[in-house]
Formats: sequence, C-alpha cells, structure tokens
Amino acid sequence: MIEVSLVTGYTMKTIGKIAKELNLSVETIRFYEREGIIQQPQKPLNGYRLYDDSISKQLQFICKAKALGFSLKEVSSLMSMDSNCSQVESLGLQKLNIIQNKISDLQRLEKVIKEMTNSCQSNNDQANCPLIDSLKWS
Amino acid sequence: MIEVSLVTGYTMKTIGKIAKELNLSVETIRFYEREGIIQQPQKPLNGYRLYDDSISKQLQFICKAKALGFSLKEVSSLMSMDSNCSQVESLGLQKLNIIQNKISDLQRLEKVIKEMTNSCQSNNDQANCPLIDSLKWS
DNA sequence: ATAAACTCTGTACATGGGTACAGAGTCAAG
DNA sequence: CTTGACTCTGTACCCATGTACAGAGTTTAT
Repeated sequence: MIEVSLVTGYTMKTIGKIAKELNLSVETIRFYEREGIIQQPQKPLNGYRLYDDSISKQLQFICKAKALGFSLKEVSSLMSMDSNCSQVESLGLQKLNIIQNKISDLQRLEKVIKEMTNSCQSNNDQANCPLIDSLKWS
Repeated sequence: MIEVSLVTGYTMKTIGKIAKELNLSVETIRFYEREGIIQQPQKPLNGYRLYDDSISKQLQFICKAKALGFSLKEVSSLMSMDSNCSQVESLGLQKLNIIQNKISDLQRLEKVIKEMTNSCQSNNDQANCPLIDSLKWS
C-alpha cells in the first residue's frame, strides 16, 4: 500500500517503512503517538497509519533531542515551544547545567575508583582487598 | 525495646532506629532484605527485626558502593566476593570504564548544547530558534 | 489504662521508556 | 486462492529501585 498525495506528489509511508527508515521499532512509534509526542497520522479506510514527511521529521527531531539527553517530556516541551527562543534557551541551559553537574560528579567518582583499583593492583595481601576495605571503613 | 547482648555488651537496634541512623527508610531496609542484599536479622518473639553492628555495616557498605555508581546487583557481588581482590578489581575497572565513557559522552553533549544555547543568545530573529532549527535539520 | 508510635506481612503502585503478546483484519506475491 | 508479511487495538509486562498502604499486632510514654 503506497499512497501518493495528489497535491504534493509525496509518498506516504506505512509504519513499518518509516520504522525501518528511522531505525525505530513499530511499537516505539505507536508508543510516541499514544503519549502524544507525535501527531496522529492519517488513517485511510483500512485503518493503517500513513506517515508524511512532517511526522517523519518530528520523529527525527525526537531522536536527536533524546540523543542530547532530553527526556521525552522535555522533547514534547521543546516541540510545543517551537520557536520561542528564550524558552528553548532556558531549557537548554538547564539541561547544560544538569550535564555539567553529572560530569563533575562522575569525575569525582572516577578519581575515587581509580585510586581504589590502583591500590588493588599493588596489593599482595590475598586476604584483604583494599577496595572492599575502603568501602567498609572509609 | 532495647536488647543488650550478654556476650558482647552490644546494643541491638530496631529497624526504625537503624533507618534513622543511616538515613535510609524503613521500607528500603526491608527491601534490601527481601532482595537478599543484607542478611536476615534476628527476630525475637515479637517478630521485630533487631540489628547488630554487622548488618549496620553491611548497610553502610551498600550506601557507599551505591554512591560510587554500583548497582544493587553489583553491590551484592562485591559483598560476596568479599576479598577476592582480583575479582573486585576487575569489577572496579569495569565500572571505571563505564564512568569514563559516560564522562566523554556527556562532554560531547555539553559542547553541542553549549553551542546551541550560545546561538540562541546571539539570536535576534524572534521567529526562529537556532537550537530548535539545528534539531530539525542537522 | 490508654493513646501514640512503632513494627509486622503482604501486596500494589511509581517512574521512564519502551517491549511483547493475542486475536483479528488487510495487503501483496506467486 | 493461498500463504506470508504486514497492520490494527488493547492489554500486560519488563527493568531497577524503591514507596505506599492496609490491617493487625506490640511497645512505650503519659
């Protein structure tokens, strides 16, 4: 089933096609629709969803924003803010802040674990593990 | 109800006491027990859990290991490996690796989002948000 | 003696982001 | 025409890590 719009000459795609194209699962796309993150697509008589380019672009938008660390709720916000730039900027800055905090948390952890594993490496005492010990007593 | 061991002179604590001491919730402690992460505590006739210092230390161990980014399952492993230092080290190195990967992922994101929000800031066009645009087309 | 505060077990719910059916209908290829 | 591949709706389930409650029993404080 391939439908071509008379107006735009555009090919509409079934859910399976678009899923394969965007490397998403069919279930995931239906899930996004259920959650109101993408629009409802057209449904001809047979009830099959048919996607045009605009919904496909929405899906790509979601994928990219998710890759930047935005949650689905935030993606939703972003899409509805559309072009209120200062709102978008503030959400971006907020996300930036969270990311930077995460980074420094992780760097602190990295340091601690590095020290611990180093002390394991230079450990000759079979009966005691310095990593475990530091968790026990530090 | 305070119980004092005749042998060690040790005070046993009820779940509420130990929860307050370790800043955990009572439910969480019971949850750890259900999941087999901590030992079953003694239960006298009234059925109340009574905790001695050893279980308290197990709980502290869990809190610290969790703070280092170990999952409960991993904490469990760590506790049962006890002092097999090379096993512990390998789990630590694995965790270190994950942490380092996360850090570099996040740093990449940081860079992208920074650029995006910067372009928002220098944007005068009310009708277009560069952050949104780059998600749309990049 | 009584009320507040604590504990017990067992079960259900929460979160986020999906995944996995079952059972029925539809479409495309040979 | 049949078979396989696709789609539909609706619902239940997954993961980890807890949280929340109901209904009953116990302890402690006044």
